Amino acid sequence: MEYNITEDNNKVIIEGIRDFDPVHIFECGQCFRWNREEDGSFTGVAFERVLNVKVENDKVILSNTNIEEFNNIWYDYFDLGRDYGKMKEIFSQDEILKEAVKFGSGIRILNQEPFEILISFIISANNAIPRIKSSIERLSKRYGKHIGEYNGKEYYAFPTAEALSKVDIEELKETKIGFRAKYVSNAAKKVYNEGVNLDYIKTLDTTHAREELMKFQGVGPKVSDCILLFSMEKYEAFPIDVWVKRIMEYFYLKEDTSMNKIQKYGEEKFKDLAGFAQQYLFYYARELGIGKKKK
DNA sequence: AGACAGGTACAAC
DNA sequence: GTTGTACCTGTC
Repeated sequence: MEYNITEDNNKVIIEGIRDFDPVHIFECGQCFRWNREEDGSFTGVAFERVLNVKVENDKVILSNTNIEEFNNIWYDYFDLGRDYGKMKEIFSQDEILKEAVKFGSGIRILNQEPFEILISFIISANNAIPRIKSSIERLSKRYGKHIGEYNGKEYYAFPTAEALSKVDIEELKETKIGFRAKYVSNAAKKVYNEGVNLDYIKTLDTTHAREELMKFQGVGPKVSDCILLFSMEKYEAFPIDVWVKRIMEYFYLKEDTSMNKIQKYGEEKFKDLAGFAQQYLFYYARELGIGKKKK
């Protein structure tokens, strides 16, 4: 995609960008380390850097960075090479997706770091977003590298596999991850001590990569598909959480459809774009509470 | 008080 | 293969 990129005083300004809304991007459930500031911008940590993202009119302003970092990191991180408009046209042939796309029009799927996503989504199992976020912040503060101060706050990188592999399980539980502590510890040890290589798994096709990821304890069908989609560029992955299950049953299938059937249905219907469809549907369902049983 | 929240492991059929 | 249940923790 062609954008007009300019650098100015520790900022990178992107003009002419479409399909980019920080609220949609950072609150659609794919990431846990971005927080909204008082001015409506978002500040977050990725690749051992602190970044602030703000939209003004048709400009996206990335603060605390420069052109070199933009080219090396943020362009891919924000998936700026992809034409979301074209994809949204395809999705709009489906009446349900058309509404979901309208609702989450500025969603983009981030290209995040595999180890961070592996651990983060292990922690996400049967958990709630605010608690997942606070646990990950505690983990980063205790075991991650201090990467500096921005706007009066201190920031820490997500811990490495090496760092986490050396923490014992009881101590890990102080980050309030509960029964998932043993899975986190085990995953870190596999990556650091046992030579399990996430970058290699990323090179496999979706089916084989999923098989390898499911060998981690605490990684089942849903978590593995999140890792594939959010950190391994496997856009045919179709993670089914409670919200996706609800909206698929509500609009496309009938109640009490098994996970396997929903998975098959989604993959066959949306094919190589299943991951994007899932993300629009998830955000739409969760924000509107679609399919949630009323009390 | 008790259910519930971005599922998974494990056992039982 | 498919189904049922326990599970850390904090908030409603």
